[in-house]
Amino acid sequence: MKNDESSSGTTTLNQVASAAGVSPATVSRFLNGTAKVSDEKRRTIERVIEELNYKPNRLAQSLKMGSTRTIGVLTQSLESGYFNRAMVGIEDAVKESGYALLIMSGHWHADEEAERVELLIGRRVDGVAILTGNMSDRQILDFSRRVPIVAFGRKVAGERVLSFGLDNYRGACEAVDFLVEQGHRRIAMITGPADHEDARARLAGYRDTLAKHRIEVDPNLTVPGDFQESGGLLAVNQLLASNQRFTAIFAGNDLTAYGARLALYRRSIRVPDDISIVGFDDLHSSMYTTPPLTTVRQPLYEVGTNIGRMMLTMLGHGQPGMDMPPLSLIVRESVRRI
Amino acid sequence: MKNDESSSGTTTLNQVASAAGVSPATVSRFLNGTAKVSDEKRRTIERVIEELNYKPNRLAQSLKMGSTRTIGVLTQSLESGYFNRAMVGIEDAVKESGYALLIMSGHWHADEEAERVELLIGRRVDGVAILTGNMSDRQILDFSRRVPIVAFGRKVAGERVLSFGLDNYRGACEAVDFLVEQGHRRIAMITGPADHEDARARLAGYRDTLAKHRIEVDPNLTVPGDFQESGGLLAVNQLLASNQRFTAIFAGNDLTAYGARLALYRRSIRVPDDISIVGFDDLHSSMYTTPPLTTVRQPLYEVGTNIGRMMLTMLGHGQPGMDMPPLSLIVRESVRRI
DNA sequence: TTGAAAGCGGTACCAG
DNA sequence: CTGGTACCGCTTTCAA
Repeated sequence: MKNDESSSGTTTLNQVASAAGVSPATVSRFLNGTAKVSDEKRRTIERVIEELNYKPNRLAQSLKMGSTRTIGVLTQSLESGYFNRAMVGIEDAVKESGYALLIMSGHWHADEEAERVELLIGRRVDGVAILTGNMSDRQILDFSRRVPIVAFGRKVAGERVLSFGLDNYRGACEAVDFLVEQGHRRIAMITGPADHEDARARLAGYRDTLAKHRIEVDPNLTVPGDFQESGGLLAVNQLLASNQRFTAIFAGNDLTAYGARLALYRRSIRVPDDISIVGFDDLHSSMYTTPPLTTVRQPLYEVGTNIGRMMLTMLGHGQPGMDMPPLSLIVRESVRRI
Repeated sequence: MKNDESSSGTTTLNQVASAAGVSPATVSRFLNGTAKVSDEKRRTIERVIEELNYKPNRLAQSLKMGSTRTIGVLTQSLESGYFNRAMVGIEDAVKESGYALLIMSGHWHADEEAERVELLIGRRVDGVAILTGNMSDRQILDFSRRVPIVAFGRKVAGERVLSFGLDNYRGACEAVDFLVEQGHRRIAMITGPADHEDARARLAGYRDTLAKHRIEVDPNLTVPGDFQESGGLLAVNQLLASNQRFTAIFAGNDLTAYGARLALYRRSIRVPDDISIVGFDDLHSSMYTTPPLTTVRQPLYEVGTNIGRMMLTMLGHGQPGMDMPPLSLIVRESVRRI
């Protein structure tokens, strides 16, 4: 017996068809507007669909059409204010077109990242968006032969890979320029991980800008951080312990700045009265720290929408072209003129 | 011609089968260990799979087996430190079993939430996890007839709905108890949205605890917030403008506390020297505010792992039973004894 | 305009 | 142990 009539929970298109006395093809055509359907049949079909509360099975559709209308996102952590802002952007950009996001985290570990991308491909996502991470460009290029990719925070070129980054170097220059303009000359920098592209660019911007202003780059004033609060805290402790003289800190990112700020607080060193701080990223919470943090804003939401748009373009929707606001210094209250 | 031999990008099981000179059934059996396969065939199959770099199509599998091994998550925002912590927990709990998460955001809007759950079901997730939100229990109950649900932060009961919440009332009591122990009697409270269950429980805890200590509940000391930083800021301004006398603030949640703290900073009111603050949630960043925030810790990660486990149980894996640490007060440095 | 039928890529039942 | 085959739910020729 054809089990079309069984009361098996979900209704299928075939059930609708037989209940309406038409062929499945007709129902499909009605649903997708693929071809004209006589008013009469259209009406009965509509009614039956209503009665049976029929909802198409996207799985079957995907299998047949070869597209899941899903884009995979490889992020580094599900709870990073940094990446999540971009994800919101991606989602906003693609949901109109009926795409959903399948998100997986790589936790900054190349192997895990590759594994996750593999899972994403296994689930037949139509494309994958990669938010930085540690995989090699080679690996990404390889993956791109299996699925279209847009990668943020790196530069890989290929037939089916699009990528772009932000000018971290310039952002750092602006930050340090500002500090110098405010009269600071002994400026410490807490770096990010040495193997992190953005971290290196920011460090370079710091050095070059000091040089530009003919300020000696004192190696003792550059201390390593890890882009986490704890690293910022430790770095400042180290700076203080080694008895360096400085009036400002350029933190590799906002989290680092938070940690640094706490370290100063612990020693009753006031910000910005005694020491000024500038961060990098402009996380939402930087608006509410005490004092509100002066920082370099990364337009992460727009990064997301651009990733989304580029992806849609590769997938054959929408037209190319991206529009990214530049990095910009957001002046709040953590820097004092001296 | 059967297009099994075509060079169409991805390899199928049928291609593997014919290349190995066996039936698709055998390849399938080998892949899933469904039945014994002779060593000889097993070896050729292995080799062919390797050569052709075959990866099973999860879509086809899902269609056939009626399970996508995907669990849908309805969160409120992709960039909420609160919900994301729980999502990490869910992911950790289910990924071992091969489940992935399909995440959608409802933005605290009942209609949007329902729409998202509808999308989730359309994509045939095996179950959906609902993180609070504004839908009615009735709606959730209705959905649960179509898909197993576990809901956090509400109490719905049903054949295929599991739900649980945390004891916000007790948490609030602990917080206020602590404040009173530290000598505070004029304690202001910044509430959350009035229609928010947790917000109401926290308010009740505040009132009852004051009463318990025979402290008058001054209505002027209760000001509305919105669980956002801006609400906390405004609330404190209002409190200050109306010239109330108070020595401590119990903030509806950590974000509110951040805003409150900034408002005080703006007026050079010191924390905790002049005014003490306690928050609720214990977001990660509360460890690094200045001063570090004393707050009621919600074990959100564990909430996530429990959601994950409950879901797996409903789906027929793992055994029931949850284990949730209670809410607990984390004493840091934002409260002063007076 | 409409229906019959062939798959999309797997899984599992039925024989052998 | 192995092969043949029906079928999961939907889309799309091909003919009528």
